[in-house]
Amino acid sequence: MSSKRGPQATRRGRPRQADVARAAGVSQTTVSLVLGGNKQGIVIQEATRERVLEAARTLGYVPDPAARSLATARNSLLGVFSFTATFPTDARHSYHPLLAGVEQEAAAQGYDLVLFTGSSAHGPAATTPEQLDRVRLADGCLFLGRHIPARELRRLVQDGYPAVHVGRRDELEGLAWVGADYVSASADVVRRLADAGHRRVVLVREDDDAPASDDRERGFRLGLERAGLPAGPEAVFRTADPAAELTAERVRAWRADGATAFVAEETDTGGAWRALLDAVAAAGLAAPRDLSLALLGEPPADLVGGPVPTGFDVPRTELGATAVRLLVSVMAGEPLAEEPRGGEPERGEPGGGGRQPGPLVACAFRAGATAGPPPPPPPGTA
Amino acid sequence: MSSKRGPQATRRGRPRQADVARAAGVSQTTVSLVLGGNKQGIVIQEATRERVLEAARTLGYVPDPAARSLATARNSLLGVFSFTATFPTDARHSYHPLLAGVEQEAAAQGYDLVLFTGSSAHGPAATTPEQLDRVRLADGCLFLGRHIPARELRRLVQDGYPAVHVGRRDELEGLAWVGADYVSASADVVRRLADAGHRRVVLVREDDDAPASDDRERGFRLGLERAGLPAGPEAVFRTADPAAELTAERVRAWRADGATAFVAEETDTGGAWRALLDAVAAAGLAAPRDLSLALLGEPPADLVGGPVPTGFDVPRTELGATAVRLLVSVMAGEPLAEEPRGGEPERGEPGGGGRQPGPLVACAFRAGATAGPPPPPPPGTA
DNA sequence: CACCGGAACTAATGCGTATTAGTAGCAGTG
DNA sequence: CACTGCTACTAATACGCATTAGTTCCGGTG
Repeated sequence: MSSKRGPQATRRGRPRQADVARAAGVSQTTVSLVLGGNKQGIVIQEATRERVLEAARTLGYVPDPAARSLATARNSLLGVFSFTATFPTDARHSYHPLLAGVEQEAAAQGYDLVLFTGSSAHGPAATTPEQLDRVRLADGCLFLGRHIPARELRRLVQDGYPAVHVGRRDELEGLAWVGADYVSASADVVRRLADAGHRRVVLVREDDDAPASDDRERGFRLGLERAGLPAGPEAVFRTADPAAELTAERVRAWRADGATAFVAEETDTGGAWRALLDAVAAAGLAAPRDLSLALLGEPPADLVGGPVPTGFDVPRTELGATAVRLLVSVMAGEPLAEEPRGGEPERGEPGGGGRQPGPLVACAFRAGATAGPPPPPPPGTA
Repeated sequence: MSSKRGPQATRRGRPRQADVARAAGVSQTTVSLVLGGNKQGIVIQEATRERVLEAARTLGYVPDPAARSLATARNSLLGVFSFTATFPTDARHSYHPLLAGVEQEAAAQGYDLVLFTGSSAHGPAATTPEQLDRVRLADGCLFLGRHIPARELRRLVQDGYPAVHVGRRDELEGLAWVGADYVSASADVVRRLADAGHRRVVLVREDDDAPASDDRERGFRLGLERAGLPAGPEAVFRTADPAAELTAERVRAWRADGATAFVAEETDTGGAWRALLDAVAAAGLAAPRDLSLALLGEPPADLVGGPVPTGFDVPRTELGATAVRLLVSVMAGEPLAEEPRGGEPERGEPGGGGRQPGPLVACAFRAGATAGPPPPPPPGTA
């Protein structure tokens, strides 16, 4: 039966170009030329071409992606490496919208996605160099997460490996990134509060030095300054444990002090916002009647049912798509070039407006239902 | 500086075994032996081994999956192929937990994930053979989706490619699958209703022939039979448009007829359950006071805020993990063997109990708050 | 009519790894 | 001391495809 099968029983029955060639009475090269792109523009007679196509169809030939990628030195794979699990089980925060954008754009550009699961295996914060290196399997890779293993990542980048971080990341020289424009969006929220008549606004943030948090505070302060509102240190309440330290008394004290609007940053857990809501409720107050509340981002999943917080939406899907586009361009251009980086970090002078069209994606204001004009001064106040 | 770089500028900086070999002063073969499995049991001196490992670490070597796959036909990648988009934004609540399970288990087994989208650039429902064939890049693949391109998938399976479908899928001979045990879970819900005293139970289902729907009805009927309750055709209300056809009158008629408990199947939209709730409310009735309601699955996302429906939870996360385990075992065993299939489809004789431990994952009963004992017969009844 | 040039292919080679045949080097045998 | 049997490696090759050098076969030139 199987007379001249290869030396091994490796042949699963999947035909290869050599088989097609034999059937069509041509060489393997010709088959490759006909079935492959033939970008070299080599001329093939129509009759021969037909014979090859016919043979391929008959045998059910399908190219081996591994062999193809070996030969072309690219495999049409984009990596996604998350420093936490990509699909967190608690679903508190989710990369889902982001991935939707990544996936869509990747597909549009002709890439498939590889999810590197290394970080989810041994719990968080256990990214070994080996795991990160596995990433090189893909033509390029996206990185996600609040905190990154800078040392390992640096090597990758220095080797010229195309990497793009999702979220601002200036500390790593040479790493390209895309980010949401939290600065402008936060400043915008403050502006609207000021426009509504609020004269004193307080920001509640967690004690975490993630760039995303810092950007929000910067935008917050920027908004205050622009509106001519007090932006001293007391304008920001920073605490490691909002649930415990953000009490009803605290809220009352702020109000007595003239504050009528409160802003919380968004974090993985939504802790600041949650604590703010609780404290306000505990103080027997309600928004937007007695005071205004705003959230610099989106509420955690479990609070979605409640009233829509005033604040802004993070365009996660668009962010994902943008990240892919940047990555693709990094892969195309000189990976080590200095130009196509993350763009100017807009340090000292944020400029708020549409200064840098580059990797900063705008966040849309969300009117919501927790903010309005400040209440008339309570009776007991001067 | 870069003196003896390869003949081409192809070398992007990704080191290969030859580079490691040079650095360690050994042959490429030795590197392969040390870094690869070395299943041949060839002896390598500890010192040499160390040198190779050290060199590999220093250079940041990582095996090329394409080359490896070409040489061995495996590369530690598991595919996940969705016949819709891999990350449908709206279906997020059903896919996310599943993917979480897949990710976790894949990581535990040492596999990374490749996400393949069937619908990519060419619009939905356009799964071309080429797209499906790309899957061969991974060692094995999980398939998701209500409807599958049977013809293309069959070829893959017949070629001996390790594939596992998530969700029951008997129609494709030879295709392994894992599914939730809707039959047992549904029967269990009915049993509990019967135990609570209900003598007449009605199932509301949509007009869709998905296996998941059929299984629920089978379980429902099985539960009725076991409890000795009437299981005639009138026990099931099947309609293409529950919202329109499931009216308050209908509910009243059923009650007048002695029915005290109503069960709805879970679907993508939750249409049946929603319609049931609406009709009951429109009839001026309330559960569990006037009647009992149960949902064979989980409520749609927008109803999560309301009262918890009595019913069962689909262990999606576990389902994902189980699917991965099955896939890994399929990959390990003879892919063409007849044994490690999806297990007996438990056709004709469902057996409800713990008959087949194989690929059927149990659903946990959820007490909820919409069911209880039947009310005392209303005054106007005989 | 020796030679050029283009058309239409084919032979040969490389991609990076795994694996299968070796092959030096050396301690023991008989 | 020629030979066996290890040990510890290395050379060579296969995998399936893309690509780069040919090669063959003409129909024209000068």
